[in-house]
Amino acid sequence: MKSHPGTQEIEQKLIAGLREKGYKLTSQRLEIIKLLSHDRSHPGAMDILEKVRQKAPKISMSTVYYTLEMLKKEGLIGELEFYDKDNRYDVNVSNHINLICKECGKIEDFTRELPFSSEVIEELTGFRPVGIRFEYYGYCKGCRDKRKR
Amino acid sequence: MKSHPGTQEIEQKLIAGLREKGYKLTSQRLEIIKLLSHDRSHPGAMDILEKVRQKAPKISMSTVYYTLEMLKKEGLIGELEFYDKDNRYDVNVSNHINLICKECGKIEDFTRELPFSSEVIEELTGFRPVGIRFEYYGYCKGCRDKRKR
DNA sequence: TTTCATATTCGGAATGGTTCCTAATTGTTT
DNA sequence: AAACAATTAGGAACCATTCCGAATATGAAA
Repeated sequence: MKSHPGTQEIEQKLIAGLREKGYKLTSQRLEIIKLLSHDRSHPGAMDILEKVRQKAPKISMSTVYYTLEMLKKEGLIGELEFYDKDNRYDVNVSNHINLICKECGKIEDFTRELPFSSEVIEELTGFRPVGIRFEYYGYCKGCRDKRKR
Repeated sequence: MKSHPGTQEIEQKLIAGLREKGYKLTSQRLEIIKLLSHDRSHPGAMDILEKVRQKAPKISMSTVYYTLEMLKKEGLIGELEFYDKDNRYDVNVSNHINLICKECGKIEDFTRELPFSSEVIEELTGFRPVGIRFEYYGYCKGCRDKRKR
């Protein structure tokens, strides 16, 4: 597992954000937050359930979804939605581009200045953006290397 | 319904592309192609079914999906996939940005030069893109005007 | 500490767009 | 006209997510 900078900070940010809004910090929520802060592979709900069960064996899928929904609603995590595979969750809530491998499903962040600001879009089209979704679909280095062998 | 340029050309392109690959041009397929060429609102499968049934009353949902899958596979149409609403289809297969209204569901095309070419992405990350999905979510002019009233 | 109100959790049923399956039909070739 | 393959129709199956009702745990107040 690649280690990311600021794992600890993100964990604290999520906990603080949750308390700030008056939510209770239950053991289930704490484990989910710890996992999300630490595991930056954009896990799905089932991934999260399985990994959190190693710490909290009795947690249910309903709770995972309920908690993710809450964190999402409060803007503390982002959700990437797919119709043909399970949704994926990410503590990186900044506007960024996702690189999605069509072979292994891995999602990498590609953080760069984005081309068209909301203001520019609205000026040109009359459409007022409030959120974005920028993705490249393709093949990650790992999968391409495997194929070459 | 806004009229788009090249409706006729697109219709011919789809028909030709289909024949080229050895597919049969059945009455069902012709009606679906005519609808997609003419109706550039990014209709979903159910929209297409209902509208095409005005011309071909006995067409089934299976046929609609089968035909869309074929056109998609041959690169003649694009598909926008959503987990929480029905997928949408588009004869505009160029790389472009979609502006998606969160209120009425309307999808507008915003065709501009995109920021990062596949080559640049690969150079910077090792990830090789083969497709993109760029979307802004927000509120279209129509819906914002309605609200103001 | 005990009580209380309610937020949270849990298990399972329901949902719904899409996919899958099978049989009937159509079109094409010999 | 017969044989073959592609296409179509209808409906069942799929499955991640949402929804529901009942049980439980939490933090605040007494």
